[in-house]
Amino acid sequence: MEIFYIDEDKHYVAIDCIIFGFDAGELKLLLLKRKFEPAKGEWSVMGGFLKREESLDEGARRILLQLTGLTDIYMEQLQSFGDVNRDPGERTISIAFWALIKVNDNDIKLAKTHGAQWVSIEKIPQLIFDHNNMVQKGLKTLRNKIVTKPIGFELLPEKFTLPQLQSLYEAINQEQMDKRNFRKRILETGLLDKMEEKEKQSSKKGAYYYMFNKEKYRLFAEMGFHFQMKAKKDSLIKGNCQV
Amino acid sequence: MEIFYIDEDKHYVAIDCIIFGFDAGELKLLLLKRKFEPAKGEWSVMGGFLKREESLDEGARRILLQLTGLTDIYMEQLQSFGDVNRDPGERTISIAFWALIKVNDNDIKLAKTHGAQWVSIEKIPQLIFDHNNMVQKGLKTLRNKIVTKPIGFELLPEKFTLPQLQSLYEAINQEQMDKRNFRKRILETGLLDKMEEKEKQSSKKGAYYYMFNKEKYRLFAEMGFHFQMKAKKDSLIKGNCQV
DNA sequence: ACAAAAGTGTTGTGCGTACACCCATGC
DNA sequence: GCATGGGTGTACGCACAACACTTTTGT
Repeated sequence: MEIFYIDEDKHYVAIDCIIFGFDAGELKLLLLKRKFEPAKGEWSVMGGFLKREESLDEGARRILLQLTGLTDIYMEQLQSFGDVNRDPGERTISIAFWALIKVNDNDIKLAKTHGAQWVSIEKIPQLIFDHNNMVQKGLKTLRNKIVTKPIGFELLPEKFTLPQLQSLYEAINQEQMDKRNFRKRILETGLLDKMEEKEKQSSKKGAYYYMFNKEKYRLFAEMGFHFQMKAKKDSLIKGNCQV
Repeated sequence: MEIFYIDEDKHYVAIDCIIFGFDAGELKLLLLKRKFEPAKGEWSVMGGFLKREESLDEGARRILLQLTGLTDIYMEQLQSFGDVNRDPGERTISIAFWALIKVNDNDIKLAKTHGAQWVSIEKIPQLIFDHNNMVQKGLKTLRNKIVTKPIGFELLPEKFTLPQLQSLYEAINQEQMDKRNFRKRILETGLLDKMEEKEKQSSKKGAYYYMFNKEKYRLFAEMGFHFQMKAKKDSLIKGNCQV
């Protein structure tokens, strides 16, 4: 090989992952302190360089695995970022991905060894390079996506309650919804199977657990879906998310 | 420079442009025959290699300029394609863009010198590499985008008639719409200014020209917009687009 | 005079939002 | 027994789809 394009420039290609999680009623981002120069010690999203023998998706999965130890992560390509001076070290093109993980899945043991932390999206610090842009874009994409694909479940444990699910939607959209309307509409999709068991930590009465129905889920993921609700009258959540 | 990442792999990065146009009631794609190896002589979208000193957007604009001679083109990043063997010549990552052109703008003189041709999206040939995938994805993105941003105008000449505009929407979505509903809804956006002049080629009666209102356009482009209509009862356009 | 395309209003209904009270339990 | 969060049904309004006839003018 190596015969066709010898006169063309070659570039470093990085992969950066915007990793979302949901915990304690808040949408969070997995951030870490960069461990090499340039910008060592500053906050960033997880990233790495693309290797010669891996595809973009494979690269992203490798990086997610390194950080979380998880192999089965919902992940999509976000966008490429390629301003000439975006990385002060050297000209590097970054292909950003976004991913959704279940925070409690394994407590992200590896994340700790990497010095990673979950940070509420309402308190994102200054990040290196153009990572704040990436996060912004990722958030926007997540908000759009959740309307047409029932991906909320990727952020929740296998069993969850309706109040939890609603608070997830509220956290993502930064607005409150009407309880009755939310329950009615989400249930009539047929996407949820009610369990007999109740969750009793967060209330005396207890809320029924639900699981999502995998066949319906797959169906909607392919065929399309539409779940969008207006915010409750005059109630945007205070302190709008500032990335 | 050149001090930080010396152990990492470098890659060829290509930029490929899915260029849409609208003419004679059909949505078209600007395709050309590849002029160098590998795959010389086969159909492809317009592309080129990213240079060291240009950003992704700059690269895409350079390539669009080369092919069309136009500098002011509506353009967005689509997605990156990076399978290891997608280019049989050498491992190359492609960052795809999509663009909208007014076909009659200057008759795309340069396009001809490049051996480019407008091809109806219903008759896309076999393209090299993963270019058919790119086109597929571009089409999907265009269809989604036109719901939330009034970009249809980027495909039409400065002055256009309502029947033309409707046929554009129909060509993009491959479905027919109700004339009365279409006119009513598009007019009540305030996006269109009626001219006094009529277009008289395509009918005896003649249809009034309209221009789009640039302020409203900018407003919608930022603030958001929503224009979607169900297809006319039982009338998908025959011969669904096969990419 | 007729063919061919442009232009024009009204009605019904389904979806989505607003809204308030009872229930179960732990303390 | 009371405080806390979970669970439930209805009514109204609006946005959207359905639908058919008249107008203009070139030939």
